[in-house]
Amino acid sequence: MKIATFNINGIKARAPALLAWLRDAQPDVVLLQEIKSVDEAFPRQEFEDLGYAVETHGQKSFNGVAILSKLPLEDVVRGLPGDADDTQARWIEATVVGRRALRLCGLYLPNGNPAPGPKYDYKLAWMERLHARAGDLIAAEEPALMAGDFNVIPQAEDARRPEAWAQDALYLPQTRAAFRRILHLGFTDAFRARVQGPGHYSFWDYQAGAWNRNDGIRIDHLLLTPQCADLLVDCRIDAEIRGHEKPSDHVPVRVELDI
DNA sequence: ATGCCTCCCCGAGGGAGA
Repeated sequence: MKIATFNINGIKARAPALLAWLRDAQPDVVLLQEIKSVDEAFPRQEFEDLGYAVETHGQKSFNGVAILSKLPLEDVVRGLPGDADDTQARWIEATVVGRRALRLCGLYLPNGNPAPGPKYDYKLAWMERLHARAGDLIAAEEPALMAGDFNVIPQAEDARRPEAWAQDALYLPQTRAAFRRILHLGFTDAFRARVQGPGHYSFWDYQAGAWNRNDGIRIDHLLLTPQCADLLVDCRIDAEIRGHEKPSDHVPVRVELDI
């Protein structure tokens, strides 16, 4: 089963590029972030015509997550538990059943800039709630993954110019510590289980020719429970589509699981 | 670089992104 995460930066602007990538990469499941659309405005028919079931958790203008799946999606849950007052659409879960059941969690973790400040406080609080949900996934001892735009640069090797991010909410020590605290529950960073070393990125800013200079950062991740990591066959970043027409500023990251 | 683009809102130009 091929499972991808992709921050598309607006489903209305990105539908053609997303459809082209789906036809080429043939993923079974895609976890989408930043659909920037309410549920009713998501162009679901275009994806259903390609054989995908569509589940969305959108809001007006900002944020918004969705799941596309060639297999039926069961037990869909919208919203990260832990704060009834949080109205931002950043979390969706569902189960797909291959040879075994796999729980999928798609997430768009808050950016947090500027830090310090209320937006950074919200990011850290959201990561605390994520830690709680992640602990439940570990305790279940079943195949599950959390994937999406984490807005976390885990290590210096995950940025072309780490010094440029020293004061940024994506790379502050407290951010990276909160990310490691989740990993230490027992998750595997799928990409780092397969590929080591610098120079592998999933985001390049639209500004200042960042793509042409390969001035990127790796912030889109797939974290696997131990029972899911056992099934990991491959993980890759589809970087080349960043150079296509009207690209997102992020590219897909995908795993193949033996499930 | 408190911002070099691009998205969203809509029908101007501001908020947000990272």
